Amino acid sequence: MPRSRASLQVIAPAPPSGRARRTAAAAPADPATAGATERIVQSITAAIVERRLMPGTKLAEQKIADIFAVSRTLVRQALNQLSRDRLITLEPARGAHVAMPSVEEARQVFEVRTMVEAAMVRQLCATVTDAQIAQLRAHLRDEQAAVARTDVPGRTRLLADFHVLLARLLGNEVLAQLLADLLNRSSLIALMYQSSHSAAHSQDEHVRIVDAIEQRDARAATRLMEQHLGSVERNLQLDPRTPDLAAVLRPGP
Amino acid sequence: MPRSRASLQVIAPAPPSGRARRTAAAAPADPATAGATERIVQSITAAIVERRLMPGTKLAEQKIADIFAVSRTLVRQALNQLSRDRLITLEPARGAHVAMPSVEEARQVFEVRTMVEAAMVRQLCATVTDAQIAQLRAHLRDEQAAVARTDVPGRTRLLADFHVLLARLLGNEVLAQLLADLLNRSSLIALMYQSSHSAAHSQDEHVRIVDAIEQRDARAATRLMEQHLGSVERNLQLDPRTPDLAAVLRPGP
DNA sequence: GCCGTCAAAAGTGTATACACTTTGGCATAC
DNA sequence: GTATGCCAAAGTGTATACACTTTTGACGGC
Repeated sequence: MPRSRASLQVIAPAPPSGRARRTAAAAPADPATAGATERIVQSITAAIVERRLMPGTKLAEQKIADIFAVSRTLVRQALNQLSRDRLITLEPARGAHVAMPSVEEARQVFEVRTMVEAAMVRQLCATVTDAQIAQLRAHLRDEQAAVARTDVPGRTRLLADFHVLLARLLGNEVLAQLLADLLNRSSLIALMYQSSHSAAHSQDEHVRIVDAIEQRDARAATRLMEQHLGSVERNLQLDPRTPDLAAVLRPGP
Repeated sequence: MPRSRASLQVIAPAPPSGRARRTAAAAPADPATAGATERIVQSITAAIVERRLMPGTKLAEQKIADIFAVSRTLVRQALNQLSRDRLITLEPARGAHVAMPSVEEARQVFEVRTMVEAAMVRQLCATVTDAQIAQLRAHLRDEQAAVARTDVPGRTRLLADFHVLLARLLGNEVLAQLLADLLNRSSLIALMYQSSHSAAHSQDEHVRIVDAIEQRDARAATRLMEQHLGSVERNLQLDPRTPDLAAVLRPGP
């Protein structure tokens, strides 16, 4: 399968990593960032979210191990984590594949996001400070800039980060992590079902949400968030005919 | 699709994968239950939730491996999963310990639960069927029975399952999983901060919530759920003096 | 020519080996 | 008597070995 092999090479082994890695040891304390496993998780996550790895692509352990110059042990750890995030699926003796979330799962993820994020902005209206508003405005400017220069990976990340930022402004790390997971899954879903929702449109909706929050208008903010998520979901190609099509032509020779 | 372990045995242990095989091989398919890793996760989860393993207890890999008659490899996989559920903490070269959630984390978990579960019952009021009400009533009877006969592990499990059942009645597996995770963490928190909330009180509040749902009174149901969670949280010993105390006298030699 | 059967190749699942870190105790210096 | 340093024991981190399963491709029967 030349396809999957080629795709895998797209994964950047993270940092240049020229560093001679220390002999296998108890404490990784790797170079810049962190543990080796984490590096692999991040690289594959980024590759999936940035659509360099398409849904259904096989992820063979040894190939990944070669790319990152580690043993299968660490790769397996990374794949297990990714599996828990629902970004890949692990079948008993058949290996790991980039996940192909079903239409039903997509619906459920958006339903949960709507419940959580509506409650989140409602609460935020009650607690937000002017400094936090400024933070949000700064983020909106970054989004705007990324959209303007059609920086696709950048804008994708920033548009997702907006939602995590809202959670973080509540000072709730548990909420922030939960939302980060849901947003990763949402990215995969958007990619899988070819979202037709324009980034500019999303960005505009973000601005309006912040406007409502700034005025501490909880009702408006909640409604706008619900509309935003509904709008994103409706622009997915979830119609009963498409998804199976996508699934069918997956390993296409 | 095993998003993984089932919190408090609430969730069905994923795919049974009936194939019977014996020798340690590519496909685990252990005897009764399921994969070996899963069995370890379940056992440790149960031990923590049933207070047989106190917060802070060290979990040495080799000892666990001996107990389950497997290699450290599988134990490490299990510990990694438990770590992601926040039931244990993994320190770089110092091993695994039963988690000791901070007061701040406890507060955040309950805040998230309140947001999610309030939205959940609100929505449920709009979609619930009579058959589902009957399911809820049946569950309440089980709770009542467990409370009556002071079956502590049983009632703990059932009182948590109530919340997951609500999620499941919305037909949303993503929500159910998410809630199951939060409930596991809540169990550990309750244990850590010696909840004084009586099971009978919780059970009574569950009944009232179902009453409100039966009447499709979304406003009342939401309020009751918020009060229920607030009541549980307030009955934790979260006052600024206690937690450090608990932390200090932990492994007392 | 198509399909079933089988053997080799590829790949996963678990165990074990080994390097390194941490830890606790004991001896030595002050 | 206390503090410091060192060594051994215990434990974690990663790599590798090996058993088994799935897959693939080819051969022969129909």
